[in-house]
Amino acid sequence: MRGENANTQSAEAAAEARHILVVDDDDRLRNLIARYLGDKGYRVTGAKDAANARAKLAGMAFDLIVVDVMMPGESGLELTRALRDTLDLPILMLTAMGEPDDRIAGLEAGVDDYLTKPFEPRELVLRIATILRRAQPRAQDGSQAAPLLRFGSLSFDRGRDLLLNGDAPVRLTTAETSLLRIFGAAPGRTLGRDALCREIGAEPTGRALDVQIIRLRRKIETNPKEPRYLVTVWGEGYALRPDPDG
Amino acid sequence: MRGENANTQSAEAAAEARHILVVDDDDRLRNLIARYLGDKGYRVTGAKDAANARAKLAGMAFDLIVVDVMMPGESGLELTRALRDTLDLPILMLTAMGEPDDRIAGLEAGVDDYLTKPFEPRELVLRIATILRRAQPRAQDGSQAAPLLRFGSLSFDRGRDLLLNGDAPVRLTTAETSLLRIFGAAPGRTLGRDALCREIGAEPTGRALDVQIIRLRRKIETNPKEPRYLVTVWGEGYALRPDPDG
DNA sequence: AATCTCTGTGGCAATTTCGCGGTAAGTTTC
DNA sequence: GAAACTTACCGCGAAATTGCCACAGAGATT
Repeated sequence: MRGENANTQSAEAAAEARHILVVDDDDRLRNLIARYLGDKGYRVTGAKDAANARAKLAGMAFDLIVVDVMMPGESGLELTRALRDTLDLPILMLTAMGEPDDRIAGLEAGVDDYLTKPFEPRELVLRIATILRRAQPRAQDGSQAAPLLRFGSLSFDRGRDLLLNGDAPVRLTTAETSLLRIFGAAPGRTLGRDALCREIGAEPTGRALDVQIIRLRRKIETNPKEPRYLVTVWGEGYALRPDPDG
Repeated sequence: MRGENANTQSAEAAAEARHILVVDDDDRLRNLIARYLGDKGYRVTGAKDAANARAKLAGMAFDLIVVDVMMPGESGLELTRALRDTLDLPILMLTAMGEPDDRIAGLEAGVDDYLTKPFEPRELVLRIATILRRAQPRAQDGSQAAPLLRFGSLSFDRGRDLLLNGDAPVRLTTAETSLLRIFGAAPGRTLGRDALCREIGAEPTGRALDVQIIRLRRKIETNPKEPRYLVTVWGEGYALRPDPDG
């Protein structure tokens, strides 16, 4: 995980820097985000309203847009809808806490992810990295299987690497995300201890994997003592068995 | 464990050698792998791209395929997906370090295992041995009967080594799985004590086999005291007789 | 510098698997 | 019938595997 983390960051830092447009009317927040993303090796441009954003978009190329929903004048939501039809850029939406309507509307408008204010800067960076990684082969459209794996009241959105409780995201660490990603790639299949350890960069001899499994169980299982979804196959490894119906 | 291991090795050394197709555009690596596997008693054929691999596959029979994901032209991933639909061969994928996406995609495409470059030749041999052991009953081509053996309300899915009660899997230990696998390979046939003991890595003199048979009976027989399916052939060994109809 | 989060490690308990000894029960042979 | 085999199967303990807590160290953030 250490390796993977470093890898991701270096990948972003290397090559030509990704260009991100931050649209928010709050100067403080916008500058904070800009500086933080700048430190992480991104190239950042700010816009303080929808009109300004359109101007910037017309003038230069971006790899991703971060939009705040609450803005005077044209709201972030409207901007998002408009952009969806014309451009094909990943969009990350910032919503206020306790406004689930915004989130749902945002998802309907086609945003790639959303973040609830207040959020931690690191969280923002992680989401951006995920979106950029996932958005690369964005050319081909959908028509593939349902990307949602359900576990009782929770669900995991592979493709965005998000664990959702209803429509609120649950915090996942990088190691946990890695595990859910492989398990999600082959639902129901038993993955060997070796493969899993390799994935999180741990020694197969140690107890690192056990610990991660337990920590993951505490997040997705109703009763972690009797796992229903992330089950252990004795002597073989572990398997992720989502709810049958989906 | 060690019994199983010894078993595997002897199986590979003896019998007719397994045929492996190695698909990699890197001549050095391909030849290295070929030579190493050759030393271990495998029969190896190389292909330097996807097209070449298809030609080889059309011309002769293989037991396993090793593919590199990174290849000019048709990628290993595409080749894998295509093969999954037409052939039913175990596939081991070689991925570059720090490309978890490749591994995920590989698992989605249905590869049996993957290995991250750079790897140690020993690792490769171990994984190949594991896959071949696990995938044995799958190698033969189609037109075989239903892979399900029925015992009353239970059934055993050879090919996946799963004992099913309706559609819920019944837990099997490794020794029990080994036994069901051999019995399932030759339904109705009487297997000698020696052969069975060899399979589970036990001394033919001890009582290990008896105990395993009993434990298995408790799982598949309606009345373990009067075995109907896993019967003992006195002085000869044991035989598995599934329900006549299937 | 102080704090927080994430992670692996070491250790110990709990669980599971497995083989052996011993004994009962059944079968064949004489 | 009785001896000689062969199989059924209960407990027990050893070994392997997994569950999980407490702790320390590394990085990131403030």
